[in-house]
Amino acid sequence: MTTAPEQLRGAGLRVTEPRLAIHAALLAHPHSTAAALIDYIAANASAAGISKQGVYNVLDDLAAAGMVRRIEPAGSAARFELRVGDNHHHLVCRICGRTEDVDCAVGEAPCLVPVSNSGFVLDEAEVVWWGRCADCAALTSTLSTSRSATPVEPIDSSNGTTAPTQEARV
Amino acid sequence: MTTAPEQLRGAGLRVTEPRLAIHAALLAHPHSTAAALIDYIAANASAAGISKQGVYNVLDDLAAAGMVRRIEPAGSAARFELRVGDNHHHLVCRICGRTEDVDCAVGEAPCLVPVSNSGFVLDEAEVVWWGRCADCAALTSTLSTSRSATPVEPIDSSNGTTAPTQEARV
DNA sequence: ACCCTTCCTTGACTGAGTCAAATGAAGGCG
DNA sequence: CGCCTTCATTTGACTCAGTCAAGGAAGGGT
Repeated sequence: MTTAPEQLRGAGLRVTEPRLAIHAALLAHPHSTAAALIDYIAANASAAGISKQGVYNVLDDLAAAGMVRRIEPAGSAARFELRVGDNHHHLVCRICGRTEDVDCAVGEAPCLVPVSNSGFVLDEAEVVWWGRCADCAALTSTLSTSRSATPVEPIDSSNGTTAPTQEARV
Repeated sequence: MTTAPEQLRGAGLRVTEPRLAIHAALLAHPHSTAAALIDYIAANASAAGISKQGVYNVLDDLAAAGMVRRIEPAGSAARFELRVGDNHHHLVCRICGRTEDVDCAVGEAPCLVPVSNSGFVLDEAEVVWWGRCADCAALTSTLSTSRSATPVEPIDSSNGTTAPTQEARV
């Protein structure tokens, strides 16, 4: 695993404090939104004072350099993560927005191939599973599945999943 | 196939001109954004004068009644379609936003099951294939795959796909 | 035909993200 | 070591999609 400064230089980008701070913040809090990153960095002195625009610029740069992956679940602001290039997928909680990784058994993109592609030249297959996380399911077990229960902004860090081999029909 | 007024009444909703107009607009232009629907309806006299808020309300109501499905591809405003309950998926063009349906061979949701679900209670598997539509691929065949080429707002009506049986690895 | 409930309109507002111009720092070159 | 060019960042205004809240209009059961 190469270090963040090495990765930056390798991509022809300068090594700056905002970039390192955002990289570190994403390491600590995968699946954070841009707003959550701004808050987190403001609270952790090192590079406090970085501007909103700065965060967006850095995220764009890191994404363009392939160091960061941007995911945009419906109904949520964009989220960012450092796991890149392994074509994994996500579980998203409809209620609190918690996002967790699910490994891709094959590891090549696109790992799902539609039979009819209508002339599209495909470059990625994105899979999102929607549901309720364990906590929200426990809280709402007897209530409706309504998409609009008081949502929380979780800077969550839970992450681990297994790497199963699996076969599924689409 | 039941008619729109029947479906509305069946869902306990009143049959109003805005609802019928939006239903008709979606029939003519699947995968339209709310903004596109507003423009289209304003141009087609029947229910011209419907307000922006009215369109959002109607779309929410129809979605709650299960008459309309809302899809929210990353980087685009929400889109709406009348195909509902068949758990089909989508191809989306990164360049112009064109969206097309891909049938689901199994027809039950969720049709993809992650082996590790981290305690999530799942209710939907969403699959989106990203790429370039035939037109955009032709225009940009020698250029970069940049996500930000002058985007067009297509009120497109292309729709047809086949219904294959398919097996894919996730 | 009446009246109650549901629906629609108006207009202000929020939140996420973008644009553009000016300032500031990184790091290659002499 | 220090300059200078180029790349980064800040600032602040702005856009776009969508929401909120309150008042007025219309559907449809009686």
